[in-house]
This record gives sequence, structure tokens and C-alpha cells, in this order.
Amino acid sequence: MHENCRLESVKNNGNSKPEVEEVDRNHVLSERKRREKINERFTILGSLVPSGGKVDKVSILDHTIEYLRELERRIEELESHKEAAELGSSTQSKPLDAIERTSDNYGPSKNGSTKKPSINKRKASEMEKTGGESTRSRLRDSSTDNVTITIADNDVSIEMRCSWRECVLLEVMEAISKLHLNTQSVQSSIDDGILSMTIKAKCKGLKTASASVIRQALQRVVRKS
Amino acid sequence: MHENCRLESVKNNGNSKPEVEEVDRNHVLSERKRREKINERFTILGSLVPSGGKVDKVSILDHTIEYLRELERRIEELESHKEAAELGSSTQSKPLDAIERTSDNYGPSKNGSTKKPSINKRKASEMEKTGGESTRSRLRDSSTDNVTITIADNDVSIEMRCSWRECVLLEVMEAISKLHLNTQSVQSSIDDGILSMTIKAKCKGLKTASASVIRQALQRVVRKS
DNA sequence: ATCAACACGTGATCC
DNA sequence: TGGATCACGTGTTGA
Repeated sequence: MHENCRLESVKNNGNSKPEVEEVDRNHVLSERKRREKINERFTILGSLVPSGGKVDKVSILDHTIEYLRELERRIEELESHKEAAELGSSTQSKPLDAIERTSDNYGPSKNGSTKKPSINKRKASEMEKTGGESTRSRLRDSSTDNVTITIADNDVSIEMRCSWRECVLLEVMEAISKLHLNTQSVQSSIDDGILSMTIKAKCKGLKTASASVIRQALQRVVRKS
Repeated sequence: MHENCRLESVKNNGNSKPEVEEVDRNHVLSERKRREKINERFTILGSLVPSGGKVDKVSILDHTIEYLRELERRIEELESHKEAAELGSSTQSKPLDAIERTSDNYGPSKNGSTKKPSINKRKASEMEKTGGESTRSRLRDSSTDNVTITIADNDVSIEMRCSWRECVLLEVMEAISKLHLNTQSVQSSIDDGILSMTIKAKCKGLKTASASVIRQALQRVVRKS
């Protein structure tokens, strides 16, 4: 890739053959389409991930990465618990175990391996260094305490507090609505800049909404702006 | 969005001020940096999600989205199991006690266990803005519509009742927000299909919407679908 | 006025 | 030859 031989492009006289014109019309067009496609995904991702208010691309990617790792961590943890529980009364749960091979593929990922047949692959996060105290296992931010979710049957009770911000209540309710919950009652008040609310809702459809998902969604709204 | 009439390209000779050169050198440089930052995240993401061999940006984003949803689904499921296990201390008799549960295959969407994930393939449209929810409710029970507005200084008190409809509360609050009112407190409940609410708000700006304007806006929300 | 983030059009490269 | 993807430099816009 040597560069720098480029001067002003030839914008010139429409005299030359229209072929060129046509072809790069298409070019510019498809590129535009590609861009908007990418941006669409970015928007989706940003709405899917606890990106605290930040919407720029790098932040979205960063938060996505972090969130992904956290989710995997939690899954691993939950599964180990589940296994421990399943394995009968074996009193001890295994402390920690690398369940799977940690294949690190990084960088120029040009593996010609796994073809397209069913995606049966799962990636591990990066290696956990041996030794070294890298466990920030409890990655809970302090705002966790602000949201309390109680679920009984189809009834969901949400109790939360957060510092007030304009439209925050509206956004909370939008979030709830998007979770397929029908709001049944609301009580909210502002005290000393702190918004407190209690919301009761019912599951709209058969879709299981919940628990942590709700909490995360709400925290996403609350968490910074 | 018309634009033109801007042809300000003074191609200055390097004579006058080097600052120009400097400044957009910086520009191109930082942009380059931004790009490589983004690409770095893309690489990481691509190594973190089960991307079936595809490494192009759109695919990475797509797979990330899909994977993220799957992880959340999975967590949800595991947590519900965990809750069930915790609460029900009764013997969880597993029909089979095959211990060979070592390997994990969380494959993509191949679980047939007690759950029917309604898979939505691709095609996630955007969200944003208000409005879009099309809920067909053709009932216009105007007899129950009742809106009372009280304005004192900057304080607006809204008391209204209407027949309940999905998202109606949300839309009411959106309408209020659009009227430049800051919602201070909300009380709402549903009784026998009738939604009653009391909302107190403060005028955001200096412009105070008149009571009739507010009332009309709210009534429009109530009887529109 | 500096900085950061973005979208755009364009040339290059790879099936 | 053509469609798709990328990196690049640039113009623009908000803080």
C-alpha cells in the first residue's frame, strides 16, 4: 500500500463514457447502504447493552465486550451452582474449573476451520491468568440496590430509586413497556432530587419476561444519562 | 435540509499560516486513531462471539446481537431454575442420574427443554421516538373520559380517568412531557378496566401551557389508538 | 476556537 | 466485470 499519488479526482467533463458514471453511482449507493446497515446494528446493540448513556460507537463496542464477558461469567457461575445442586448432596462445589478449552484466537483470525454448518461453537473469554488477583467478581455497581424486582406469577412489582433527571420516569415506563409488561399501577414522587417509584405490572404475553432482565433494563435507563 | 452555496475551499499556500496545515493534520490523525480503535474492538468482539467464520463488520455485529440475546435467555432460564430449586426444597427427582454431564453444549437454539423460545430471526427494527405501537383498540368509551386540570403558579395538577388501554399511561406521560411539563409525582391505578391517575407536574420553561391545551392533548391521547 | 464523533464519497482489494 | 467490504481523508457539527 503505497500511497500518495492522488490528486484531485477527475471531476471533469461528462464527455467520457457514462459507464464510469453508472458504475460508481452504484458504488456510492451500496456503500451508503452498508453504512446504514452497520449503524442499524449499532443502534440495536446500544439498546441491548447497559451502555450508560453513551452512544458513540467505541463506547457501545466497549460496553458490549464488557457485558458479554460478564454474562458469560454469570452463566458459568450459575451453571456450576446448578451442577452442584444437581449432583445431589455432594457438599462441596468445585471451586473453580475451566470447563472448556480456552482457545485463544485473536488477531488475524484466519482460521479456515469451522464451516458454516450449525454454529456449535462457543467462545471463551480471554485467558484467566493463573495466579494474580484479577477477580473483580462482584462487578455490581452501587445502583443495584436501587432496583428491587419481585415477581409472583404474572405480577411484577418494581421498586426503585434514582436521582431525578428529566424524563427519567418516562423512560422507565417505556422500558417497562418494551419488556412486555402491562403497567397496572404507578406511584412516584420526588424527594430531594431523588425519584422514588413503585410500579406494579402484569406480564403481557406468554413471554417470560424476567427478573434480572428487568433489573438490567431499568438500570440501563437510570444509570447515567 | 438544503445545502449548497458553500464552496469555501481556500487552498492556501503554505505561506501564510502553518496552523491550518497543523490543524487538519491533527484531524486526519485522530480520525485514524479513532478508526483503529473501533477496529480493535471489532476484532475483540469477533473473537468473543461465535462468529461462524465471518469476520466482516456487519456479521460480527449480527452475531454479537444474537449471541447476546441467547446469553440473556440462558441466564434467565438458569436463574429461574435456581430460584425454583431454592424455594422448593422438595426432592428434585431427576429421572436419570446420569452423571455424565460434563461437557456443555449450549448450542444455539437447540434446547427443547420446557421452554419454547419464540425465536425471532433477524429483522429487528429500530426503536425510538414515540408513537409506533399500533394497538388496536376500537373502544371509545367517552363517557368515562374525565380530565381535570388545575393550575397554580407553576404547578399543574392533572386528574383523569379513562378506560384502560395498553400503553395509554405511557402515552399520557409522553404527552405531558411534550407539553414542557416536568412530572413530579404520579399515582395511577386500574380498577375494573378504568385507569385513574393523578399527576402533578411543574412547568419546565417559562411558557405555561393553558389548561385547555393540556386537556385537549390528553383527551386526544385517550381516545386515539 | 479546540476537540471528538460522525457521515460521506472514493480508490483499492478480493472473490 | 461486478458486487461487496474495507480504509482513507475530508467536511460538518456539537460541546
